[in-house]
Amino acid sequence: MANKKRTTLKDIANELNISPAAVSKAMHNDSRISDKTKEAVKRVAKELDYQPNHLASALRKGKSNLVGVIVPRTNSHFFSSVIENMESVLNKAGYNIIITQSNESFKKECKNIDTLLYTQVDGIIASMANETVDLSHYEKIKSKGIPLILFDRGENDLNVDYIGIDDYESSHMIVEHLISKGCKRIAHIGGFRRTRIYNNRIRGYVDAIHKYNLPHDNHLLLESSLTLEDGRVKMQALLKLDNPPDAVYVASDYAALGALQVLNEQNIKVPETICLVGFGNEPFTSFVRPSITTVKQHSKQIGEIAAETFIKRISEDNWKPKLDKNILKSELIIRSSSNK
Amino acid sequence: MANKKRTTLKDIANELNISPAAVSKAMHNDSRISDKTKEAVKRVAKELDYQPNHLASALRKGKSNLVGVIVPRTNSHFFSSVIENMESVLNKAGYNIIITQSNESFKKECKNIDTLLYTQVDGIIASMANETVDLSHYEKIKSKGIPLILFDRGENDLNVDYIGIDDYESSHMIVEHLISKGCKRIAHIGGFRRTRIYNNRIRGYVDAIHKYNLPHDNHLLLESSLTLEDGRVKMQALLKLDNPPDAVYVASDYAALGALQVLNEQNIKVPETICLVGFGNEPFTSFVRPSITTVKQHSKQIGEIAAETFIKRISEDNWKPKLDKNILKSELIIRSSSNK
DNA sequence: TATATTTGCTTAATCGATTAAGCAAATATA
DNA sequence: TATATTTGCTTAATCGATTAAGCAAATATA
Repeated sequence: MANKKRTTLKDIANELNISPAAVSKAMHNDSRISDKTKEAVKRVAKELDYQPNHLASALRKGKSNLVGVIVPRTNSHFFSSVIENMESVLNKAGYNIIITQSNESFKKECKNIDTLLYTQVDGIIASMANETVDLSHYEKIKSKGIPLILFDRGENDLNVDYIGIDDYESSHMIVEHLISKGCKRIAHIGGFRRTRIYNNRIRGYVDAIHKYNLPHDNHLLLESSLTLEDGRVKMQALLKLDNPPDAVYVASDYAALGALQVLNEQNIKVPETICLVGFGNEPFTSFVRPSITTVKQHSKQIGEIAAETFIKRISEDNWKPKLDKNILKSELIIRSSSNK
Repeated sequence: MANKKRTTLKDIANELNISPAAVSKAMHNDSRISDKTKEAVKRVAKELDYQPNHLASALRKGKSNLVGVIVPRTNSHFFSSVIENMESVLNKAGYNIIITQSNESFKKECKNIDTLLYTQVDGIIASMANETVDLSHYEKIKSKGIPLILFDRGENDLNVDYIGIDDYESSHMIVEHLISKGCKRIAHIGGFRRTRIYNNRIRGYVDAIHKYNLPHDNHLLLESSLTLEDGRVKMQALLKLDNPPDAVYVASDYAALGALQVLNEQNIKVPETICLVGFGNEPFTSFVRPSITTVKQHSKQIGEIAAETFIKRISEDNWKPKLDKNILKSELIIRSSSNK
């Protein structure tokens, strides 16, 4: 089966003996085209199975109606849910999305940005890879003059719209919860400080520890890549301390799961001996044994607000320097792993 | 910051007092352009931060170098891994991918196909939604004359290239494994028969049961949406039977997890009282207690072969009626839930 | 030295859809 | 009835990149 020649506006125009311009206007319900012509055009368009050529109209209009999305990975419930809700809002406004994943790699992230810009997206909504420190690729998006919106993994220095939860406050909430359960030596397996959200979680943890006059022991604060595997490694390190913690707050559910595996393997009672708290409310936190206390990040709102912010920016005639920083309140989901 | 005017070939041409055609050729290293001009063009292109306009070149060349991907959902390890490996192969061949998810909805899947065709992708690689029965949207892709490749969730009727595992044989393998563990009443929580892979798994299960002269009890074979929640419901139904099974083979890991939850809640020993087997090797199967025996689907190969098949099809001058049906052998991962 | 070939470009058309400008016919208003 | 306005189209240019065709100058070959 050879490639069928696709139907163009010109084909419809020839069929009806009118100009392609009239056909274009009829398809868009221009008020200067008669109802009779509109009907005829739409009838013939259907007959010939006309599909508009997006490339041509995007090129002419200078607008692709595509929004690029970059996430560290799609196989996390949080990102998948953000995308789903974002897409729903954008679809209603006539935009389609292109999803790309960086796999937490800086190089891949740069490549994704290039691909999206090359595809002429009208804007980019992104969450940064763990590895990303150099921001020049993001500056490139800004210099193109198209909206850039960051969520969850953002960067203050970039000066763009941002949607995320209050990580500093979330850490406070967790530490207070653990104190209320009688914990006295609270450890934190955090992410790398260079990533803003992890830095905020670490700051929140440290400040809360001080606020409630708990021992501030440097051995209790570890920086991690937050993979399941590294969660195991860091938990093992904590257990080897002369004076191990009675509670561990892990900055990601995956690493918390690794920590839980180690605790289970070593027959350490959770929560009786050590309380465990994760972050992100990944589905598995509710079905492992014991179920893991964690923080819900409101992925629905984050996705929706990100989409709405994009729409707002794209509709503005002149780029306003005022930015939105949407900091949502998170929610602590208390489960067995800290409920003693 | 107003939208900066983007640099075009014409800008470079004006700068060097040559024609845009010469610039275009220089950028593509045409042999009929002198090295001196090529160097000058590339220098100026860099100076002016030239980025080719994909829309224009794609429109002119009638080729977008984009491949559309449709998956039921991205937040499953299987699909995410298939995409990752597919992308890696396609990137090397100069293609970029656009990921869309149907969320198992037929309507959303149709919309995704429209979006991808509208974006002028050069081909589509898809795995069908559970809901999909009507195939007219897929026929639409075929009628455009662009390659369509299905993986995992395919359809014989469509007559397109397909990559997946041998589901029929996998069921045999599972039943044989359970028999070797001494199981005598093996139940199957399967997917809907209308989906080919689930139909094959059911057929494999039924044939294996007959082959080994096990009791063929209609109550032991259930059709399910295979969500975690429905896995719970179906497991509860099986436990209410007068003569409950001593092994349950579930056609998806998520539903198997729901089944496991019910078994744990009712203090039924797994594997001692009832053996459990899932399908798909989702990461959580290894870290729940007990860990779940499951089937590995070789997502890496599926992704790579799908990409290579696309490249093969797109490079063919004339569309050949001969199709590739790649049926890979699956692998049984034996874990605690069936290892008595 | 005369002709053929190669080199290095330019010109002009094209991919489809859109839109500013404009024109004739139909209709409305004075 | 004479002029103004509206209606319903057409014409032609445009968005950038690409490419077939072609031409003049440079170089190779007889």
